[in-house]
Amino acid sequence: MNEQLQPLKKQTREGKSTRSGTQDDVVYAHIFDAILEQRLAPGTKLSEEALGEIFGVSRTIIRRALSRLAHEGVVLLRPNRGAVVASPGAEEARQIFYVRRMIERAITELACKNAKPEQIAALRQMVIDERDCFARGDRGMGIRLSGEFHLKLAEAAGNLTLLGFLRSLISQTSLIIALYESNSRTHCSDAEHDQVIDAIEAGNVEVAVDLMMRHMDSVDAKLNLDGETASDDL
Amino acid sequence: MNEQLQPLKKQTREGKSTRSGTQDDVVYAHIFDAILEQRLAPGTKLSEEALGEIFGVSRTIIRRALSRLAHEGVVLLRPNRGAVVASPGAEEARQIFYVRRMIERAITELACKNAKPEQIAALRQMVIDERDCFARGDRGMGIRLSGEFHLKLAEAAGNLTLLGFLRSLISQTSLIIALYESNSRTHCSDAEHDQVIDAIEAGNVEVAVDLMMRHMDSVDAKLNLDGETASDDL
DNA sequence: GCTGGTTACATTGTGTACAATGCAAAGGCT
DNA sequence: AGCCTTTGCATTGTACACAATGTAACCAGC
Repeated sequence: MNEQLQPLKKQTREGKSTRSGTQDDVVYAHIFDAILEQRLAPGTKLSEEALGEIFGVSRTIIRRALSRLAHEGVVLLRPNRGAVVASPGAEEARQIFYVRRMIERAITELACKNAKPEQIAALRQMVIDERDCFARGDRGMGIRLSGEFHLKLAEAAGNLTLLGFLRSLISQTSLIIALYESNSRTHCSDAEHDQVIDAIEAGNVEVAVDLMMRHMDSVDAKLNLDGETASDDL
Repeated sequence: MNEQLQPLKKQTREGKSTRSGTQDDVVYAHIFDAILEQRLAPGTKLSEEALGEIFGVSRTIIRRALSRLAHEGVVLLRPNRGAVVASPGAEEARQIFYVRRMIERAITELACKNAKPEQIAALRQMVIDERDCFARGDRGMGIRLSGEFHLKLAEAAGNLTLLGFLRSLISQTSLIIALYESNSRTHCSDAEHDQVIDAIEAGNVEVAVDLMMRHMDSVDAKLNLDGETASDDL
Protein backbone atom coordinates (compact mmCIF):
# COMPACT_ATOMS: atom_id res chain seq x y z
CA MET A 1 0.00 0.00 0.00
CA ASN A 2 2.87 2.30 0.80
CA GLU A 3 3.94 2.15 -2.78
CA GLN A 4 0.59 3.41 -4.02
CA LEU A 5 0.42 6.35 -1.69
CA GLN A 6 3.98 7.49 -1.24
CA PRO A 7 3.99 9.39 -4.52
CA LEU A 8 0.98 11.29 -3.29
CA LYS A 9 2.87 12.63 -0.37
CA LYS A 10 5.34 14.37 -2.61
CA GLN A 11 2.53 15.70 -4.73
CA THR A 12 1.01 17.17 -1.62
CA ARG A 13 4.00 18.90 -0.26
CA GLU A 14 4.98 20.31 -3.61
CA GLY A 15 2.04 20.93 -5.87
CA LYS A 16 -1.20 21.13 -4.01
CA SER A 17 0.08 23.22 -1.14
CA THR A 18 -2.16 26.03 -2.34
CA ARG A 19 -5.12 24.33 -0.73
CA SER A 20 -6.29 26.25 2.28
CA GLY A 21 -7.41 22.97 3.81
CA THR A 22 -6.22 21.69 7.11
CA GLN A 23 -4.17 18.55 7.41
CA ASP A 24 -7.03 16.12 7.38
CA ASP A 25 -8.46 17.67 4.24
CA VAL A 26 -5.21 16.91 2.51
CA VAL A 27 -5.10 13.37 3.77
CA TYR A 28 -8.73 12.89 2.86
CA ALA A 29 -8.25 14.19 -0.65
CA HIS A 30 -5.21 12.07 -1.27
CA ILE A 31 -6.68 8.82 -0.09
CA PHE A 32 -9.77 9.61 -2.09
CA ASP A 33 -7.75 10.32 -5.19
CA ALA A 34 -5.74 7.19 -4.72
CA ILE A 35 -8.92 5.16 -4.58
CA LEU A 36 -10.38 6.81 -7.66
CA GLU A 37 -7.22 6.30 -9.62
CA GLN A 38 -7.21 2.70 -8.50
CA ARG A 39 -3.87 2.90 -6.84
CA LEU A 40 -5.81 1.50 -3.91
CA ALA A 41 -7.90 -1.43 -5.03
CA PRO A 42 -11.26 -2.18 -3.42
CA GLY A 43 -10.87 -4.35 -0.37
CA THR A 44 -7.45 -2.95 0.45
CA LYS A 45 -6.96 -2.55 4.15
CA LEU A 46 -6.21 0.98 5.27
CA SER A 47 -4.13 0.72 8.40
CA GLU A 48 -4.17 3.87 10.49
CA GLU A 49 -0.60 3.56 11.57
CA ALA A 50 0.67 2.91 8.07
CA LEU A 51 -1.22 5.87 6.65
CA GLY A 52 0.00 8.06 9.47
CA GLU A 53 3.53 7.05 8.66
CA ILE A 54 3.08 7.85 4.98
CA PHE A 55 1.56 11.27 5.46
CA GLY A 56 3.67 12.19 8.45
CA VAL A 57 0.75 12.87 10.73
CA SER A 58 -0.65 11.14 13.76
CA ARG A 59 -3.42 8.57 13.71
CA THR A 60 -5.86 11.20 14.90
CA ILE A 61 -5.81 12.92 11.53
CA ILE A 62 -5.98 9.67 9.62
CA ARG A 63 -8.93 8.59 11.67
CA ARG A 64 -10.84 11.76 10.85
CA ALA A 65 -10.13 11.38 7.16
CA LEU A 66 -11.25 7.75 7.19
CA SER A 67 -14.37 8.74 9.04
CA ARG A 68 -15.25 11.24 6.34
CA LEU A 69 -14.53 8.72 3.61
CA ALA A 70 -16.71 6.20 5.37
CA HIS A 71 -19.54 8.71 5.56
CA GLU A 72 -19.35 9.14 1.81
CA GLY A 73 -19.37 5.40 1.26
CA VAL A 74 -15.94 5.17 -0.29
CA VAL A 75 -14.45 3.38 2.66
CA LEU A 76 -15.92 0.71 4.88
CA LEU A 77 -15.23 1.19 8.57
CA ARG A 78 -15.47 -2.06 10.50
CA PRO A 79 -15.43 -1.62 14.27
CA ASN A 80 -12.25 -2.92 15.82
CA ARG A 81 -11.20 -4.30 12.50
CA GLY A 82 -10.04 -1.29 10.61
CA ALA A 83 -10.99 0.35 7.37
CA VAL A 84 -11.01 -1.07 3.87
CA VAL A 85 -11.67 0.45 0.50
CA ALA A 86 -15.33 -0.14 -0.26
CA SER A 87 -16.21 -2.60 -2.97
CA PRO A 88 -19.84 -2.05 -3.89
CA GLY A 89 -21.56 -5.00 -5.49
CA ALA A 90 -23.62 -4.78 -8.64
CA GLU A 91 -26.93 -4.38 -6.84
CA GLU A 92 -25.54 -1.68 -4.61
CA ALA A 93 -24.15 0.06 -7.66
CA ARG A 94 -27.53 0.01 -9.34
CA GLN A 95 -29.15 1.54 -6.29
CA ILE A 96 -26.58 4.29 -6.14
CA PHE A 97 -27.07 5.12 -9.79
CA TYR A 98 -30.82 5.12 -9.35
CA VAL A 99 -30.53 7.77 -6.67
CA ARG A 100 -27.97 9.75 -8.55
CA ARG A 101 -30.22 9.91 -11.55
CA MET A 102 -32.98 11.29 -9.40
CA ILE A 103 -30.77 13.89 -7.77
CA GLU A 104 -29.27 14.99 -11.05
CA ARG A 105 -32.70 15.48 -12.52
CA ALA A 106 -33.68 17.76 -9.66
CA ILE A 107 -30.44 19.67 -9.87
CA THR A 108 -30.82 20.23 -13.58
CA GLU A 109 -34.32 21.56 -13.12
CA LEU A 110 -33.22 23.92 -10.38
CA ALA A 111 -30.14 25.03 -12.27
CA CYS A 112 -32.32 26.12 -15.18
CA LYS A 113 -34.18 28.41 -12.87
CA ASN A 114 -31.39 29.63 -10.63
CA ALA A 115 -28.05 29.50 -12.45
CA LYS A 116 -26.38 32.91 -12.72
CA PRO A 117 -24.30 33.90 -15.74
CA GLU A 118 -21.00 33.73 -13.89
CA GLN A 119 -21.82 30.24 -12.69
CA ILE A 120 -22.52 29.14 -16.23
CA ALA A 121 -19.22 30.62 -17.27
CA ALA A 122 -17.50 28.64 -14.55
CA LEU A 123 -19.18 25.50 -15.84
CA ARG A 124 -17.90 26.11 -19.35
CA GLN A 125 -14.39 26.60 -18.04
CA MET A 126 -14.73 23.34 -16.21
CA VAL A 127 -15.58 21.49 -19.38
CA ILE A 128 -12.51 22.96 -21.02
CA ASP A 129 -10.31 21.80 -18.16
CA GLU A 130 -11.89 18.41 -18.41
CA ARG A 131 -11.16 18.20 -22.11
CA ASP A 132 -7.54 19.18 -21.49
CA CYS A 133 -7.26 16.48 -18.95
CA PHE A 134 -8.59 13.91 -21.34
CA ALA A 135 -6.06 15.03 -23.90
CA ARG A 136 -3.30 14.30 -21.43
CA GLY A 137 -4.85 10.89 -20.86
CA ASP A 138 -5.01 11.29 -17.12
CA ARG A 139 -7.71 8.83 -16.18
CA GLY A 140 -8.03 9.48 -12.48
CA MET A 141 -8.01 13.23 -12.89
CA GLY A 142 -10.59 12.83 -15.63
CA ILE A 143 -13.03 11.01 -13.40
CA ARG A 144 -12.49 13.58 -10.70
CA LEU A 145 -13.03 16.57 -12.97
CA SER A 146 -16.18 15.04 -14.37
CA GLY A 147 -17.43 14.82 -10.85
CA GLU A 148 -16.52 18.40 -10.13
CA PHE A 149 -18.51 19.54 -13.12
CA HIS A 150 -21.61 17.97 -11.67
CA LEU A 151 -20.84 19.51 -8.31
CA LYS A 152 -20.50 22.96 -9.81
CA LEU A 153 -23.84 22.40 -11.46
CA ALA A 154 -25.36 21.51 -8.12
CA GLU A 155 -23.87 24.71 -6.74
CA ALA A 156 -25.60 26.64 -9.49
CA ALA A 157 -28.85 24.92 -8.59
CA GLY A 158 -28.60 26.63 -5.24
CA ASN A 159 -29.74 23.84 -2.94
CA LEU A 160 -27.13 22.99 -0.34
CA THR A 161 -28.78 19.74 0.69
CA LEU A 162 -28.78 18.45 -2.85
CA LEU A 163 -25.18 19.54 -3.18
CA GLY A 164 -24.18 17.54 -0.15
CA PHE A 165 -25.99 14.45 -1.33
CA LEU A 166 -24.52 14.71 -4.77
CA ARG A 167 -21.05 14.95 -3.30
CA SER A 168 -21.57 11.66 -1.58
CA LEU A 169 -23.09 10.11 -4.69
CA ILE A 170 -20.27 11.26 -6.91
CA SER A 171 -17.71 9.74 -4.58
CA GLN A 172 -19.46 6.43 -4.80
CA THR A 173 -20.23 6.51 -8.50
CA SER A 174 -16.65 7.45 -9.22
CA LEU A 175 -15.53 4.38 -7.34
CA ILE A 176 -18.05 2.26 -9.20
CA ILE A 177 -16.96 3.63 -12.54
CA ALA A 178 -13.37 2.89 -11.70
CA LEU A 179 -14.47 -0.64 -10.81
CA TYR A 180 -16.91 -1.58 -13.50
CA GLU A 181 -16.07 0.49 -16.52
CA SER A 182 -15.82 -1.97 -19.38
CA ASN A 183 -14.13 0.02 -22.12
CA SER A 184 -11.68 2.06 -20.17
CA ARG A 185 -11.52 5.15 -22.30
CA THR A 186 -14.44 7.57 -22.32
CA HIS A 187 -15.81 8.61 -18.94
CA CYS A 188 -18.16 11.54 -18.95
CA SER A 189 -18.09 12.70 -22.54
CA ASP A 190 -17.41 16.39 -22.32
CA ALA A 191 -19.62 17.02 -25.34
CA GLU A 192 -22.61 15.94 -23.29
CA HIS A 193 -21.61 18.29 -20.53
CA ASP A 194 -21.47 21.11 -23.02
CA GLN A 195 -24.91 20.35 -24.41
CA VAL A 196 -26.37 20.37 -20.92
CA ILE A 197 -24.90 23.79 -20.25
CA ASP A 198 -26.40 25.11 -23.47
CA ALA A 199 -29.85 23.97 -22.51
CA ILE A 200 -29.53 25.37 -19.01
CA GLU A 201 -28.29 28.69 -20.28
CA ALA A 202 -31.31 28.82 -22.59
CA GLY A 203 -33.47 28.04 -19.59
CA ASN A 204 -35.00 25.11 -21.42
CA VAL A 205 -35.87 22.78 -18.58
CA GLU A 206 -37.33 19.97 -20.65
CA VAL A 207 -34.34 19.68 -22.94
CA ALA A 208 -31.83 20.13 -20.14
CA VAL A 209 -33.35 17.35 -18.07
CA ASP A 210 -33.62 15.12 -21.09
CA LEU A 211 -29.98 15.67 -21.95
CA MET A 212 -28.90 15.04 -18.41
CA MET A 213 -30.85 11.81 -18.33
CA ARG A 214 -29.26 10.72 -21.57
CA HIS A 215 -25.93 11.63 -20.06
CA MET A 216 -26.70 9.36 -17.14
CA ASP A 217 -27.74 6.66 -19.58
CA SER A 218 -24.45 6.87 -21.37
CA VAL A 219 -22.59 6.54 -18.09
CA ASP A 220 -24.71 3.54 -17.18
CA ALA A 221 -24.13 2.02 -20.57
CA LYS A 222 -20.39 1.99 -20.11
CA LEU A 223 -20.72 -0.08 -16.99
CA ASN A 224 -20.68 -3.78 -16.79
CA LEU A 225 -22.93 -4.58 -13.88
CA ASP A 226 -23.96 -8.06 -14.92
CA GLY A 227 -22.16 -10.14 -12.40
CA GLU A 228 -19.04 -11.26 -14.19
CA THR A 229 -16.72 -8.48 -13.03
CA ALA A 230 -16.84 -10.16 -9.66
CA SER A 231 -14.48 -8.44 -7.20
CA ASP A 232 -16.83 -9.73 -4.54
CA ASP A 233 -13.77 -10.84 -2.70
CA LEU A 234 -15.24 -11.20 0.72
CA MET B 1 -26.34 23.65 29.27
CA ASN B 2 -25.45 21.18 31.95
CA GLU B 3 -28.95 21.42 33.30
CA GLN B 4 -30.47 20.38 29.99
CA LEU B 5 -28.31 17.36 29.53
CA GLN B 6 -27.71 16.02 32.99
CA PRO B 7 -31.07 14.22 33.12
CA LEU B 8 -30.12 12.42 29.98
CA LYS B 9 -27.10 10.96 31.61
CA LYS B 10 -29.17 9.21 34.20
CA GLN B 11 -31.53 8.00 31.55
CA THR B 12 -28.59 6.48 29.76
CA ARG B 13 -27.05 4.67 32.61
CA GLU B 14 -30.33 3.25 33.77
CA GLY B 15 -32.78 2.75 30.96
CA LYS B 16 -31.13 2.61 27.61
CA SER B 17 -28.23 0.45 28.67
CA THR B 18 -29.63 -2.32 26.49
CA ARG B 19 -28.25 -0.56 23.44
CA SER B 20 -25.42 -2.52 21.92
CA GLY B 21 -23.95 0.77 20.78
CA THR B 22 -20.55 1.99 21.74
CA GLN B 23 -20.03 5.05 23.85
CA ASP B 24 -20.16 7.58 21.10
CA ASP B 25 -23.45 6.18 19.86
CA VAL B 26 -24.91 6.89 23.26
CA VAL B 27 -23.52 10.40 23.39
CA TYR B 28 -24.65 11.02 19.83
CA ALA B 29 -28.18 9.84 20.54
CA HIS B 30 -28.49 11.88 23.68
CA ILE B 31 -27.29 15.14 22.23
CA PHE B 32 -29.53 14.53 19.26
CA ASP B 33 -32.52 13.85 21.47
CA ALA B 34 -31.77 16.90 23.54
CA ILE B 35 -31.77 19.03 20.43
CA LEU B 36 -35.02 17.55 19.15
CA GLU B 37 -36.73 18.02 22.45
CA GLN B 38 -35.46 21.59 22.49
CA ARG B 39 -33.59 21.19 25.70
CA LEU B 40 -30.73 22.55 23.64
CA ALA B 41 -31.87 25.61 21.72
CA PRO B 42 -30.43 26.43 18.28
CA GLY B 43 -27.27 28.45 18.54
CA THR B 44 -26.29 26.89 21.84
CA LYS B 45 -22.58 26.32 22.05
CA LEU B 46 -21.56 22.73 22.60
CA SER B 47 -18.27 22.77 24.43
CA GLU B 48 -16.32 19.56 24.12
CA GLU B 49 -14.98 19.68 27.62
CA ALA B 50 -18.37 20.45 29.17
CA LEU B 51 -20.04 17.61 27.29
CA GLY B 52 -17.27 15.25 28.25
CA GLU B 53 -17.79 16.17 31.86
CA ILE B 54 -21.53 15.57 31.62
CA PHE B 55 -21.31 12.18 29.97
CA GLY B 56 -18.25 11.07 31.84
CA VAL B 57 -16.20 10.41 28.74
CA SER B 58 -13.20 12.07 27.22
CA ARG B 59 -13.28 14.72 24.52
CA THR B 60 -12.37 12.09 21.95
CA ILE B 61 -15.81 10.52 22.16
CA ILE B 62 -17.59 13.86 22.23
CA ARG B 63 -15.68 14.94 19.19
CA ARG B 64 -16.78 11.88 17.24
CA ALA B 65 -20.38 12.39 18.22
CA LEU B 66 -20.27 16.05 17.23
CA SER B 67 -18.69 15.10 13.95
CA ARG B 68 -21.56 12.77 13.18
CA LEU B 69 -24.11 15.36 14.17
CA ALA B 70 -22.40 17.88 11.96
CA HIS B 71 -22.50 15.46 9.05
CA GLU B 72 -26.24 15.20 9.48
CA GLY B 73 -26.62 18.94 9.61
CA VAL B 74 -27.95 19.12 13.15
CA VAL B 75 -24.83 20.73 14.50
CA LEU B 76 -22.59 23.34 12.97
CA LEU B 77 -18.88 22.70 13.38
CA ARG B 78 -16.84 25.89 13.12
CA PRO B 79 -13.10 25.28 12.85
CA ASN B 80 -11.24 26.38 15.94
CA ARG B 81 -14.43 27.86 17.31
CA GLY B 82 -16.37 24.89 18.50
CA ALA B 83 -19.76 23.43 17.72
CA VAL B 84 -23.18 25.01 17.99
CA VAL B 85 -26.66 23.64 17.53
CA ALA B 86 -27.66 24.39 13.96
CA SER B 87 -30.31 27.00 13.38
CA PRO B 88 -31.50 26.64 9.81
CA GLY B 89 -33.06 29.74 8.35
CA ALA B 90 -36.34 29.74 6.49
CA GLU B 91 -34.79 29.42 3.05
CA GLU B 92 -32.59 26.57 4.18
CA ALA B 93 -35.61 24.90 5.70
CA ARG B 94 -37.51 25.17 2.44
CA GLN B 95 -34.62 23.57 0.55
CA ILE B 96 -34.45 20.71 3.00
CA PHE B 97 -38.15 20.05 2.71
CA TYR B 98 -37.95 20.20 -1.05
CA VAL B 99 -35.36 17.44 -1.05
CA ARG B 100 -37.17 15.42 1.54
CA ARG B 101 -40.32 15.48 -0.53
CA MET B 102 -38.40 14.15 -3.48
CA ILE B 103 -36.75 11.39 -1.49
CA GLU B 104 -40.00 10.36 0.18
CA ARG B 105 -41.69 10.08 -3.20
CA ALA B 106 -39.00 7.74 -4.45
CA ILE B 107 -39.10 5.70 -1.28
CA THR B 108 -42.84 5.32 -1.45
CA GLU B 109 -42.67 4.13 -5.04
CA LEU B 110 -39.98 1.60 -4.21
CA ALA B 111 -41.73 0.43 -1.07
CA CYS B 112 -44.82 -0.41 -3.10
CA LYS B 113 -42.74 -2.72 -5.22
CA ASN B 114 -40.39 -4.16 -2.63
CA ALA B 115 -41.98 -4.12 0.81
CA LYS B 116 -42.30 -7.58 2.34
CA PRO B 117 -45.24 -8.54 4.56
CA GLU B 118 -43.20 -8.60 7.73
CA GLN B 119 -41.89 -5.12 6.99
CA ILE B 120 -45.40 -3.85 6.57
CA ALA B 121 -46.32 -5.44 9.87
CA ALA B 122 -43.39 -3.66 11.49
CA LEU B 123 -44.63 -0.40 10.03
CA ARG B 124 -48.07 -0.91 11.51
CA GLN B 125 -46.57 -1.63 14.90
CA MET B 126 -44.61 1.57 14.59
CA VAL B 127 -47.76 3.58 14.02
CA ILE B 128 -49.26 2.04 17.12
CA ASP B 129 -46.22 2.96 19.18
CA GLU B 130 -46.41 6.43 17.77
CA ARG B 131 -50.05 6.76 18.77
CA ASP B 132 -49.25 5.59 22.28
CA CYS B 133 -46.57 8.20 22.50
CA PHE B 134 -48.93 10.92 21.43
CA ALA B 135 -51.37 9.79 24.09
CA ARG B 136 -48.69 10.30 26.70
CA GLY B 137 -48.09 13.73 25.26
CA ASP B 138 -44.37 13.20 24.86
CA ARG B 139 -43.49 15.75 22.23
CA GLY B 140 -39.82 14.97 21.65
CA MET B 141 -40.40 11.24 21.53
CA GLY B 142 -43.30 11.86 19.17
CA ILE B 143 -41.14 13.70 16.67
CA ARG B 144 -38.52 10.99 16.91
CA LEU B 145 -40.95 8.13 16.40
CA SER B 146 -42.50 9.85 13.42
CA GLY B 147 -39.04 9.98 11.95
CA GLU B 148 -38.44 6.34 12.66
CA PHE B 149 -41.59 5.41 10.81
CA HIS B 150 -40.27 7.06 7.70
CA LEU B 151 -36.94 5.35 8.19
CA LYS B 152 -38.58 1.95 8.47
CA LEU B 153 -40.42 2.73 5.27
CA ALA B 154 -37.13 3.54 3.58
CA GLU B 155 -35.81 0.22 4.82
CA ALA B 156 -38.75 -1.49 3.20
CA ALA B 157 -37.97 0.34 -0.02
CA GLY B 158 -34.70 -1.54 -0.05
CA ASN B 159 -32.36 1.20 -1.20
CA LEU B 160 -29.54 1.82 1.25
CA THR B 161 -28.47 5.07 -0.31
CA LEU B 162 -31.94 6.53 -0.03
CA LEU B 163 -32.09 5.29 3.54
CA GLY B 164 -28.91 7.11 4.42
CA PHE B 165 -30.06 10.33 2.83
CA LEU B 166 -33.41 10.16 4.52
CA ARG B 167 -31.73 9.67 7.86
CA SER B 168 -29.91 12.92 7.38
CA LEU B 169 -33.04 14.68 6.14
CA ILE B 170 -35.10 13.49 9.05
CA SER B 171 -32.56 14.80 11.52
CA GLN B 172 -32.74 18.18 9.93
CA THR B 173 -36.48 18.29 9.39
CA SER B 174 -37.02 17.25 12.98
CA LEU B 175 -34.94 20.19 14.09
CA ILE B 176 -36.87 22.49 11.78
CA ILE B 177 -40.18 21.20 13.03
CA ALA B 178 -39.06 21.76 16.58
CA LEU B 179 -38.11 25.29 15.57
CA TYR B 180 -40.89 26.45 13.34
CA GLU B 181 -43.94 24.45 14.29
CA SER B 182 -46.66 26.99 14.86
CA ASN B 183 -49.36 25.02 16.63
CA SER B 184 -47.37 22.77 18.85
CA ARG B 185 -49.66 19.81 19.03
CA THR B 186 -49.98 17.52 16.01
CA HIS B 187 -46.75 16.45 14.32
CA CYS B 188 -47.04 13.62 11.86
CA SER B 189 -50.65 12.62 12.12
CA ASP B 190 -50.55 8.87 12.60
CA ALA B 191 -53.74 8.51 10.59
CA GLU B 192 -51.85 9.64 7.51
CA HIS B 193 -49.12 7.13 8.22
CA ASP B 194 -51.73 4.41 8.41
CA GLN B 195 -53.28 5.38 5.11
CA VAL B 196 -49.92 5.28 3.41
CA ILE B 197 -49.30 1.78 4.69
CA ASP B 198 -52.68 0.66 3.37
CA ALA B 199 -51.88 1.93 -0.10
CA ILE B 200 -48.43 0.37 -0.06
CA GLU B 201 -49.79 -2.96 1.12
CA ALA B 202 -52.27 -2.84 -1.75
CA GLY B 203 -49.39 -2.10 -4.06
CA ASN B 204 -51.17 0.98 -5.35
CA VAL B 205 -48.28 3.21 -6.28
CA GLU B 206 -50.31 6.17 -7.48
CA VAL B 207 -52.38 6.42 -4.35
CA ALA B 208 -49.46 5.75 -2.04
CA VAL B 209 -47.34 8.49 -3.56
CA ASP B 210 -50.26 10.87 -3.55
CA LEU B 211 -50.93 10.18 0.11
CA MET B 212 -47.29 10.61 1.00
CA MET B 213 -47.18 13.93 -0.80
CA ARG B 214 -50.28 15.07 1.04
CA HIS B 215 -48.60 13.94 4.23
CA MET B 216 -45.63 16.12 3.37
CA ASP B 217 -48.00 18.97 2.61
CA SER B 218 -49.60 18.71 6.00
CA VAL B 219 -46.20 18.79 7.66
CA ASP B 220 -45.27 21.84 5.61
CA ALA B 221 -48.55 23.49 6.46
CA LYS B 222 -47.86 23.31 10.17
CA LEU B 223 -44.67 25.26 9.74
CA ASN B 224 -44.34 28.95 9.92
CA LEU B 225 -41.53 29.72 7.52
CA ASP B 226 -42.47 33.28 6.73
CA GLY B 227 -39.77 35.17 8.50
CA GLU B 228 -41.31 36.16 11.76
CA THR B 229 -40.17 33.22 13.89
CA ALA B 230 -36.71 34.68 13.56
CA SER B 231 -34.26 32.82 15.84
CA ASP B 232 -31.59 33.97 13.41
CA ASP B 233 -29.57 34.88 16.43
CA LEU B 234 -26.19 35.06 14.90
C1' DG C 1 -3.42 -35.61 10.54
C1' DC C 2 -6.88 -32.77 11.97
C1' DT C 3 -9.36 -30.08 15.34
C1' DG C 4 -9.51 -27.55 19.53
C1' DG C 5 -7.82 -24.20 22.70
C1' DT C 6 -4.41 -20.96 24.26
C1' DT C 7 -1.03 -17.48 23.91
C1' DA C 8 1.32 -13.81 21.68
C1' DC C 9 1.04 -10.14 18.43
C1' DA C 10 -0.90 -6.55 15.80
C1' DT C 11 -4.35 -3.10 15.35
C1' DT C 12 -7.95 -0.25 16.83
C1' DG C 13 -10.42 2.37 20.84
C1' DT C 14 -9.85 5.71 24.43
C1' DG C 15 -7.88 9.09 27.59
C1' DT C 16 -4.74 12.73 28.43
C1' DA C 17 -1.02 16.17 27.86
C1' DC C 18 0.75 19.71 25.08
C1' DA C 19 0.52 23.15 21.20
C1' DA C 20 -1.99 26.44 18.41
C1' DT C 21 -5.66 29.30 17.64
C1' DG C 22 -9.29 32.55 18.58
C1' DC C 23 -11.48 35.77 21.83
C1' DA C 24 -11.88 39.21 25.25
C1' DA C 25 -10.42 42.47 28.43
C1' DA C 26 -7.10 45.83 29.89
C1' DG C 27 -3.83 49.36 28.89
C1' DG C 28 -1.71 52.95 26.13
C1' DC C 29 -1.81 56.18 22.35
C1' DT C 30 -3.99 59.71 19.53
C1' DA D 1 -13.08 59.80 25.24
C1' DG D 2 -12.53 56.55 21.51
C1' DC D 3 -9.74 53.29 19.05
C1' DC D 4 -6.01 50.36 18.47
C1' DT D 5 -2.66 47.18 20.35
C1' DT D 6 -1.30 43.78 23.36
C1' DT D 7 -1.55 40.37 26.68
C1' DG D 8 -3.94 36.62 29.07
C1' DC D 9 -7.40 33.09 29.05
C1' DA D 10 -10.38 29.75 27.25
C1' DT D 11 -11.15 26.36 23.82
C1' DT D 12 -10.02 23.58 20.08
C1' DG D 13 -6.33 20.86 17.28
C1' DT D 14 -2.80 17.44 17.47
C1' DA D 15 0.10 13.87 19.09
C1' DC D 16 1.08 10.18 21.97
C1' DA D 17 0.59 6.54 25.55
C1' DC D 18 -2.15 2.99 27.41
C1' DA D 19 -6.16 -0.28 27.30
C1' DA D 20 -9.20 -3.38 24.81
C1' DT D 21 -10.18 -6.12 21.07
C1' DG D 22 -9.46 -9.19 17.19
C1' DT D 23 -6.25 -12.23 14.61
C1' DA D 24 -3.20 -15.73 13.80
C1' DA D 25 0.10 -18.99 14.84
C1' DC D 26 1.45 -22.70 17.71
C1' DC D 27 0.97 -26.62 20.54
C1' DA D 28 -1.62 -30.26 22.66
C1' DG D 29 -5.00 -33.70 22.48
C1' DC D 30 -7.99 -36.73 19.97
